[in-house]
Amino acid sequence: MPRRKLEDAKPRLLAAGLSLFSKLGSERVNSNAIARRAKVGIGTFYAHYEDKYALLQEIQIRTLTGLRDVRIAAVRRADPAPQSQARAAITSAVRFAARHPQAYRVTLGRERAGATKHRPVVSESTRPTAEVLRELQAAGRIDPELNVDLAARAYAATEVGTLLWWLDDPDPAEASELVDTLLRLHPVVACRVTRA
Amino acid sequence: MPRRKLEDAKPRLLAAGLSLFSKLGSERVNSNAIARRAKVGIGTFYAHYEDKYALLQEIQIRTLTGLRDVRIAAVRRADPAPQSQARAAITSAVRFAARHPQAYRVTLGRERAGATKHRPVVSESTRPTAEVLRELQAAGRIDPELNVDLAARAYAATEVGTLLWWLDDPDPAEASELVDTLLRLHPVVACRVTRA
Amino acid sequence: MPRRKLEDAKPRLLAAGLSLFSKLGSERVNSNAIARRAKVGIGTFYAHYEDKYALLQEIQIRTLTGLRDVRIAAVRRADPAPQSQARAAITSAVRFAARHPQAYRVTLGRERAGATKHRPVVSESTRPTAEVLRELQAAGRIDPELNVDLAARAYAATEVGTLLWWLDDPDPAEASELVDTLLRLHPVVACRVTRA
Amino acid sequence: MPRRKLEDAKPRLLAAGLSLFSKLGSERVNSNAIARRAKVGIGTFYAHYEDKYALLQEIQIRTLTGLRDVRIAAVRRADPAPQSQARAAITSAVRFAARHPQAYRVTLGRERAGATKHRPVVSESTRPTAEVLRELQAAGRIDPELNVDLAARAYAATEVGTLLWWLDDPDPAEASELVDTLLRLHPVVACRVTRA
DNA sequence: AATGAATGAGATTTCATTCAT
DNA sequence: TATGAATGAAATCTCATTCAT
Repeated sequence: MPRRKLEDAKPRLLAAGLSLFSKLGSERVNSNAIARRAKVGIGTFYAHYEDKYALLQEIQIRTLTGLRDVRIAAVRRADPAPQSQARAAITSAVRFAARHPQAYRVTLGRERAGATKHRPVVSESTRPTAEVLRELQAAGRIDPELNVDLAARAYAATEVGTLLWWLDDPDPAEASELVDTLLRLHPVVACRVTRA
Repeated sequence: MPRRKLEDAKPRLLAAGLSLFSKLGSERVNSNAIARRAKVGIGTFYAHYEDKYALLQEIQIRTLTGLRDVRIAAVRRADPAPQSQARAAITSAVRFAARHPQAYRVTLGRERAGATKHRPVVSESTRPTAEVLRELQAAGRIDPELNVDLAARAYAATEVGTLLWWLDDPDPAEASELVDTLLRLHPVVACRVTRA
Repeated sequence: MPRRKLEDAKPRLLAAGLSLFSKLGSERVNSNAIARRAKVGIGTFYAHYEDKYALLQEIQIRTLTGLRDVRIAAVRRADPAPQSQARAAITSAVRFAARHPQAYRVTLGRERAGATKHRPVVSESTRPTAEVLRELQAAGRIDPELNVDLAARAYAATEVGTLLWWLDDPDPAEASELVDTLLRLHPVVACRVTRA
Repeated sequence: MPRRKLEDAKPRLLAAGLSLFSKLGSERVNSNAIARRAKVGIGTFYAHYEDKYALLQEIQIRTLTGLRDVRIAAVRRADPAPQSQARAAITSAVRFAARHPQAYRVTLGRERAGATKHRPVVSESTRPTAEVLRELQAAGRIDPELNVDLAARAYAATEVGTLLWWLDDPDPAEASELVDTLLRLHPVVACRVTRA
């Protein structure tokens, strides 16, 4: 007996996939399980997504877009001083992770795997951070010896790795403390030139 | 047709597993492929390991042990000043990753390791770093407001994330530059108190 | 290449399993063979039964149910005299075995049924026979020294063992003769009190 | 390192096989397990037996021989009256089963299976019983209508089936009661002619 | 468009058997 | 003669995918 509810198959699949991917990892989840949890026929799954990696990809793209949007908005609202900008960006990331832990885990956690057909989606752009550092370096505000590309890249690892760990920590620190710590380890702060 | 060569099945399996896991990830590798590459019968694989995750686990345990050993040795040899200690630890990690890129990737990369049966092995102990920070903090050498546990944990993410990225970078930075950058972002350096 | 015929996978599997189990015994049969004989994909087998022992179990449950039903019906139709009741029960069992030799063999023969996962299904209830004997004993119609539970149990062995042997006998006796013999050995007849 | 003890490999294998076959059934036991439990190399197993069914066969032959021997001896010792003879035979069987429960189970239980290579060993000869019945029938001591072959065969099922059940009964009856019950159901007793 | 029974390629795992030592 | 690591055929079971309804 086909055709039951023609409504909201896609959102249901997205939610089911998010939940299962975050709990089990993409390789331990199968398309039947996603469809079952979405209360949708398997056929319907394949009508909407080529395979489970296509669904994963959509989750990741949506998440990265959302993450980028909130960061841009936060930075725009913030004081233009470099430290304030950094704090705003960090705060927005921490808040996003706290609000969407599953999406954050699925997108930035161990799901690069994605396999053969679909290439990984994550390429956490460290360009903007590097640019800011370069400008500050030119202005003599941070150590001229610093390799800004490397530092930007390293900071990205700090933020993502720390947030992923934080989301799974059974006894998690306060968000504000997390922001403080990340800010101290951000190159803008950690590598600033201190005058005598 | 049994017993063909009396050689060393276990090292061969370990090498084959390392190579395949690092190339494809644990879920994309199967026991047949490991046995085939090790030039060993599939039965031999199961005579040595309960399943592919047991092999992965052995690789990870060996790698973590090796990594810890070289770090301990390096730190022991180094000047006792905190920055020298940190530099020695970082140098040893960078060198280890450079020498054993596959093992480093397989052990510290995105291998959640076998889901149900075997629990993940990685628990990069951040305890030692936290202790050092605590002592320096007591001595007034680093910022009294710093949450040392959080900072130690965050630095671990920095180092691991950066090295994993470095190993896959098509145009990798010099190892020495990597050490410099990581040192600057290490809490011992980044959060030190600067006197007027 | 999925869904070829919309027919009746389950009955086909049941028939194939019955035939193969009865011919080879559960351990000499494998799921592929059952599926092949049922002209069904192996996946279809596992969509319907957890494993071959689950199929065996279903055959056994159906058979025992059928056997009990015909016995109850026969006894109900028969004269209420104990010997008539016994004869009716025996006749129904002999007729059932003759009509469904494979099912009888598979269910009551040496099928310990699947070792670990599924427990054997046979528990040929000897309760009813024991009850009848107890009543007759109370009425002084059968030997007061008889252990009725033991006798009921022993008779069950007689009937099942004899029928299993009969089904495989290359030169089988007449059914009527079988009924006569079993009746003579039934405790209701064999252990009745004979007055002087 | 080969060659450890050249002693008693065969008895050890026999004991190990008996124990495992009786616990698990021949199909759930494998040659490696037998060798392991016998504390003997697998190679040694194959030096003594072609496969596990050959070992099973030897156990069964030894058991049947032993069973026949004790029955013959008991019958020879007993009073020549038919009932005494029957009682002696039954008593010897009950005692044998009680003393060698594993051997009895393995030989007379659900192990006909034996499979392809080796044919089943059990063919519980009902000839002697039939002969005795025939003589008694000729002497007018038992019902002239009785089909003695069928009755002998049915009694064999009674005895074996009851003893197998008894060995596994969590709350087993007394041996003497078992003998009494079996005797009452033995054709010699159950089908004897009762004079007015 | 939605469904889910059916499919079979392929992964996992077992175990009887051999043979170099 | 005894050993047991090594072997691979064969069994079990999973799951992405199709397509008749």
